[in-house]
Amino acid sequence: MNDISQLVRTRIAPSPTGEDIHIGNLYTALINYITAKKNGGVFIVRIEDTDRTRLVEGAMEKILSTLERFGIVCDEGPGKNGEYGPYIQSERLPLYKKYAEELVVSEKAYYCFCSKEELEVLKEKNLSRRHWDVCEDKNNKERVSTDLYVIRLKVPANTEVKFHDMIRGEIVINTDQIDDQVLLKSDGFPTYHLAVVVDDYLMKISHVIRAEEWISSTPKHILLYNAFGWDLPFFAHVPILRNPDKSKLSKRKNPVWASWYLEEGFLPEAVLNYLALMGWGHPQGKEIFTLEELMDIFDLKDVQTVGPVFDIAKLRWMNQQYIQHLSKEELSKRLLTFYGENRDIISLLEGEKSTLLLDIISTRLSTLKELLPQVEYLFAKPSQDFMTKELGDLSLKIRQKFENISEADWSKEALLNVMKELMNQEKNIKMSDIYLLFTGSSKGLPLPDMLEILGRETTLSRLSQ
RNA sequence: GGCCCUAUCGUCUAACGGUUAGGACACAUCCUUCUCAAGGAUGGAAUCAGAGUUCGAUUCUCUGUAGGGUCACCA
Repeated sequence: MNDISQLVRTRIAPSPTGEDIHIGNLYTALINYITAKKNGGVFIVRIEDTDRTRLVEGAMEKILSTLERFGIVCDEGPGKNGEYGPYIQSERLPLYKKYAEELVVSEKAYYCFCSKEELEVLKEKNLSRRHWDVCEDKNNKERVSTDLYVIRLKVPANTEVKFHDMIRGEIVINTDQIDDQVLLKSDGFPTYHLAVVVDDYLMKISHVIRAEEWISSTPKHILLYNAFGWDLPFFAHVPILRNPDKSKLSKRKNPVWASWYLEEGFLPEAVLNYLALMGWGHPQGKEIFTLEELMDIFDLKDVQTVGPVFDIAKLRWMNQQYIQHLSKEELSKRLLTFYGENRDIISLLEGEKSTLLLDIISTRLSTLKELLPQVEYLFAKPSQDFMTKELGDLSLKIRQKFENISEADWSKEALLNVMKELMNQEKNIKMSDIYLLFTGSSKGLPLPDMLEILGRETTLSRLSQ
């Protein structure tokens, strides 16, 4: 049952109803992507924009570009010219209508003219009865051309729908849990249930890999596959990412938009690596590995069934590890891209002291964004509101020492020696005070290195005469 | 509430039915050290509860409990 002999075709189906792609969706995308790629298959992105009321302008473009930024590039999708397009559901409307009507003809579905109010009344009066049994005026063909209607699936009563989940095994749900599902809405758009089944079938999706929240909907889809007489794809429901309080990951409690992580200075490969560790563990216990390695050893059946808590602290650690192991050239490139418009940072990274700078920051950044606050004092003298009398004296003493270092000898070694000398001479001078004097903080990047970068002239100009 | 899914350190996770229950993050201590990092060493920290099967249960079964998901003309 789990053997993959046919061509593997997987997809993700995001809805453009938010700012961007949800990090949980990115997680599902990753699993779909590697499952397709490791089997020489095809990965598809399909935009599910059938809810016209929640549609967000520009969201589709944002989702697509964010996916690309993470390197989750689809083989077929909007703008890709796949063989089974269009890949945007709102451009496939006639298809859904045709298939829904086909089901009406074969008596697997029916026209329903009930208004929202009528529906509520019916529900109260007939608690446990199917809509088919209580629907008034169903299938009245004359009203089809004049009145608003929906097409509903005729769900059989008290029937067990069984399916095999590649991660969870057998799952059985009784149809008494499901009322007659709307397939085609009164605005002519399909519901998710119809659209997903029709498209997955037409696009030859072999593996439906989606989040756990869809388990209870799967029987609806299976009923549809059966009604059409289509073969079932493989199903796999991956766990839902959770907030620290264990609820479904939500924007109230966590940053959820995938691009947020990029804008915060997380590396795409670090985020993907971290995501891979949600619900799955490397056989050798490795924490850090490439996407290629992941593809090699990943297997859907090893995915866990518990909903993991998304722990940004561990992501930060992982990102730090990735930054640390980047080559200096690559780190520089990433920073340049990240700080795009910031001239101070650009001149620093392209200046003659760039190697020195990269050396000292590479183990000290959890995110790219952390660079700026650490080097800001190079560009402008920090405000000295904190300056006390003691620091004023210190400033004078340091100046006297630094003046003895010539322009040619101005190096971190020389600077450090002088600072040590001063601390030996005057026991009440602490290193933290020297940091405070220059940086405005009692800690920071190695000061001798930073002062070498700052240069003799500027350094002296910042000290009391 | 019905139904479905799930249950190992605070968190992410390992452990053919037999391990002193392992690793990682975080935390603490120490080493290194110009501060802060990085790196190294050490430490505390878990099998939800109760029955059953078994020589033996984290692992299999049942019950309970807890958490999550889902019950829309939203996906």
